[in-house]
Amino acid sequence: MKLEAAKAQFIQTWGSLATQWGINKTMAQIHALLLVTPDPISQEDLMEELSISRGSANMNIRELIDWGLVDRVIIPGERKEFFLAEKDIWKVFRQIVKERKKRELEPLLKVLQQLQAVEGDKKNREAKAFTDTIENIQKFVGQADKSLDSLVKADESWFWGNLIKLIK
Amino acid sequence: MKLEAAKAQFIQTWGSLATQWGINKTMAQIHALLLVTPDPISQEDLMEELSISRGSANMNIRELIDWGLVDRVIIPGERKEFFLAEKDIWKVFRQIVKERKKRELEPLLKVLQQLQAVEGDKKNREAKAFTDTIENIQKFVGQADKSLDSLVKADESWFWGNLIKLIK
DNA sequence: TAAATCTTTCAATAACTATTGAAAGATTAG
DNA sequence: CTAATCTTTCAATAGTTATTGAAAGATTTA
Repeated sequence: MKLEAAKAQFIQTWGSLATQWGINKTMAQIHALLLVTPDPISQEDLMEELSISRGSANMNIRELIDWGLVDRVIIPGERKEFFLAEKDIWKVFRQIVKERKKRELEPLLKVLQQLQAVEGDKKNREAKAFTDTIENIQKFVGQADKSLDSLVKADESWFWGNLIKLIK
Repeated sequence: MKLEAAKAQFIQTWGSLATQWGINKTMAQIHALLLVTPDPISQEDLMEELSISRGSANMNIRELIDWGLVDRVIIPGERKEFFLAEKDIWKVFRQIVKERKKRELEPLLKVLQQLQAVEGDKKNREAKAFTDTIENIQKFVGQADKSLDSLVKADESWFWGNLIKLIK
């Protein structure tokens, strides 16, 4: 397989994967291209290589920077900005976990806490089922939140090493 | 907070959470309602409670059954079908992990393997960066795949217990 | 300061995804 | 067998999300 074809397939695979996870396809494709390119790329070049518009490129690059997955890079002598992705997948993963945790898990925990305050007629079958399920979910999410917190701080080889021991 | 209001908020929260994860909102809302309801519910009642059409209800219930999160239940003496959700969140989580692993991780692994076969001019900076990143991702995904395999088989209290030890 | 170059915005539009509901298909009861 | 009840399908439609590109805004250079 030729390099260009392989790149194209990777970009397309990464994009459709992202779609299934509620992530903008173009954003993922820009990320994919940056992941497999050693040097910083300009917005102009990203637009060209992925056949996307100026607006879309700008917006999605910004989003990637927001997520902490891509950095702006200044190249001496160049007027325009260049972009470079973090290549270490463990770091990428940690960063995504960190962001999703902050954006989703923590707000969810707050809602679940509020929902515990439902007027509890303990004899009511309906009310009991509700509070039971919410409590169950709350414990689960709380536990996951704590665990992911540690994961975010963890070193890769250490993490996998121990995880393998744990689950074997 | 009244039970009905709490239910409504849970259903709405679950639905918008799902949207962020590339999951159909209505499907998640049906799931949410079934999660907090102790007894099986008919399609008619789901339609009523969530204000959704016959077609949508039918399709999304089927999808939930496909995912292994909801069961069809026959109630003696009743003509129509009823539906019941698995309430144990650990089981729900395991089932989702199992399905997504099968649907997404495994196909991704296959693609990554193919991409390793890129024509490798080792002196070419571009080619080197590509194969390095792909290899990196492949190792990561392979490791995750194995780990999730074990998670799917794991018992909840055992899993959390050990995980806590691991990450402390 | 003015011109050139680059970045950002945003309203219009396109692309995609989900929902509806009527009709056809099944199944059960009598 | 026929009617009644329940389930599934699917083309039309609505709703949502993403993209475009021209124009405005910034920044740098000379």
